[in-house]
Amino acid sequence: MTRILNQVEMENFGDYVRQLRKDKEWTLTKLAAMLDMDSANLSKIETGKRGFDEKKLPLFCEIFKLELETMKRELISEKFANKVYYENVDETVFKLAEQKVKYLIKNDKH
Amino acid sequence: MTRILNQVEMENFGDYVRQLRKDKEWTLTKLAAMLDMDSANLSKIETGKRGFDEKKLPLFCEIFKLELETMKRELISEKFANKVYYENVDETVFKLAEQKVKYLIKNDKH
DNA sequence: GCTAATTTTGTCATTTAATGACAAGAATAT
DNA sequence: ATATTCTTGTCATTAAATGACAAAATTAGC
Repeated sequence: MTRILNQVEMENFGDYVRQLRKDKEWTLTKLAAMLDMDSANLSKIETGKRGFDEKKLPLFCEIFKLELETMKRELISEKFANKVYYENVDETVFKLAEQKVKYLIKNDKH
Repeated sequence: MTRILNQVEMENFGDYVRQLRKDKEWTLTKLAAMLDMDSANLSKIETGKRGFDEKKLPLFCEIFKLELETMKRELISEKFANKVYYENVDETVFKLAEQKVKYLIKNDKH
């Protein structure tokens, strides 16, 4: 069963990594080696005890033939969500952030 | 001229701090002392060369009689915006993050 | 213009957070 | 029950954020 990767609908990044890995029937050790990392740490990533290092995303996407932009978005949005959730910030923070990005773009390259 | 602080409409946090400080006619040195920090570093904050340390936000809000929640939102949204802007992430990242927060809340305390 | 006060910039030390690495225990599979 | 795979705990290492200080640049008052 292949996944349609552009409409990623996932609980969290760790679960997603695990699913991709299982689909290929790879062990943690194997995937960890491909990603040049410790299998123990990859385990922590899949179980949500650590975040996935953004620097390894290009390699990760290459391995699983995923769009880097999409995955970057997934990863970053997850970090944002965790921050907002665990620090009890109002969700309007995202509307604000959107405005601020627009402001940054408008005042670009001056 | 007093500012209505609940409808904070600001370019960026640094400019806002500077405005508040100028309104009180305080020097960098004075405000920095109140915030228990170096005036040189406060200068960098006001000119956008550094971020404001979130840990100092409660004290900051007390000094200027601001709502902590509002300011926290401002500060965090700015960090999000910078990340998205400087790493060229699509702005849909905020929609995604919102969904993920909802997911986290839904699966709360289990 | 001169002087003092204020602000900015540069640099390096210190602290803090993220990640790496390894060992040992727990769970799973054969 | 043995080997394999996965998880957990811990500590080392790395990288990022912040603190601290000196000196240059700017501004304000005279």
